[in-house]
Amino acid sequence: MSEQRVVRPTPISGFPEWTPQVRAVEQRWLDHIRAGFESYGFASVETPSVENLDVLMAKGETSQEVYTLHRLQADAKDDSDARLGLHFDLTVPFARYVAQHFNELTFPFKRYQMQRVWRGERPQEGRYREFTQCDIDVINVDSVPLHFDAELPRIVHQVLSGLDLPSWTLNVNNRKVLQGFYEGLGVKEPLTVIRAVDKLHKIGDDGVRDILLGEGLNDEQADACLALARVRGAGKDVAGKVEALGVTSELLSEGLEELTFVLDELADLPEGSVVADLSIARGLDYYTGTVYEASFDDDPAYGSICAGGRYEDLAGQFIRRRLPGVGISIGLTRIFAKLVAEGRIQEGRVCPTDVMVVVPNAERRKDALRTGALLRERGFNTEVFHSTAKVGKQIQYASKKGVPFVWFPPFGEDGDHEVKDMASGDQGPADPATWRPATDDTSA
RNA sequence: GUGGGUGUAGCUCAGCCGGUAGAGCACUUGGUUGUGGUCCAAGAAGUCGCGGGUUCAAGUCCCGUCACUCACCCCA
Repeated sequence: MSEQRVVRPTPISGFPEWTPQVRAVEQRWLDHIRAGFESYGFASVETPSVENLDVLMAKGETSQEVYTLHRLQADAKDDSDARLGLHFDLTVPFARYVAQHFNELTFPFKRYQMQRVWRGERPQEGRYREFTQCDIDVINVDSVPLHFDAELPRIVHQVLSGLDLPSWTLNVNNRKVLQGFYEGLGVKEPLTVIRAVDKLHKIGDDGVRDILLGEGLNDEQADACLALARVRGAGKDVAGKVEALGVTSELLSEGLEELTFVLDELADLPEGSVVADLSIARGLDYYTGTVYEASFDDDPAYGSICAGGRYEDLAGQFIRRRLPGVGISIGLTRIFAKLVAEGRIQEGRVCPTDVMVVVPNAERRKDALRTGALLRERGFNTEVFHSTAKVGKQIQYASKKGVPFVWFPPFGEDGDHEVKDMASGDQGPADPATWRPATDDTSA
């Protein structure tokens, strides 16, 4: 061995990775979410990790920190890859995808997409530079039935309810309500108000009021904006509460109608799981109607674990058709990482092996391999020990890897096969052609 | 991008007012001949993030730098 310099492995900030036993759980989650999406008829789509930069930047001065791609060996003049950036969400690539495959798709197109995305922000708890989003979107030509605005929260509710999470709430709002209300109030720059109000839960009433007054609103207007932002509830009373504030506009009534419809449709969900919260605004994004944002009840500052909304025309940059949509995204990594950090994940198996076959000695190695093949054929995840180490070593390996059964082929020419239940320590003769575990619970 | 904290074995950390490194866990081997998780014994493992400075002497002080981390910003 020469004294080769070792590259010290260090964690890369914002790029989480898990041990096999934790990853096993994450994979179960992914399977669960996928099944939930498919149960509503959404089809899977996967897009490349990269998009052309002008696609990523297409909609409104995206402030997202985009990672760009370049070859290490590229010389200064070679900019063939310079236009590629890693996607920072799945909605924008999806819009491009729909425009590009317009003729091949059936509308309304309902797709789900579960992929990693990248953002070059400064990482911190719950905020990563590489993370997995689980998106569902519906895109249609010209208009999307409001029905979907209610179906998406239902799907999310069903999916997340199956994951044993700390309690969370999906807040719903409608940008038309905000926009219409502010217009009715005579506010000149509704967007700045929306941005300010979005911070309500963080900086409080006084903080928001200061910003609003600084933006030129008068006391009455600021009070009204705050009063609107404080409206919460489920069902029809929400519209009543807003109307009681005495502001009217066409857009406002339209928004209230939509919001009420969505809440009505979801009235059968457990109380408190989907709630209207008129302070939810979703920053400056492309959303134009319904907006969603979910967070943990006991730790709202952790950030949104699920978000989305309705957009009028995201694909309009790419095709001369009007393609509105509505979508929602589950922040899988953010949710999962929190549970991992808090030790709330019940770790899965270290490896998927059900049975490990012992190699009794060099002469019997072929027999061990044959036994392993037979068990594998019969549907058991089977590995044959990789060398002819002492039997104690072999069992220890199985023990450390959490393999539930260790198989002993005969040590001599004849003799019985034996199998050992690692949990109980019981060991006895068994036939590889017919053996079954006593309790069929190898998946734990 | 702005501001604070931290950086010593694989992991978690100790190392007092400067005198050339330690613990626990993990790891390896052994406690004999075909059997794990316990126990016992022994062992291996550290450019003290990196570079420079002060000093007879620096993990320990100073400067720089990088990384990690927290907050702001923003968001899943």
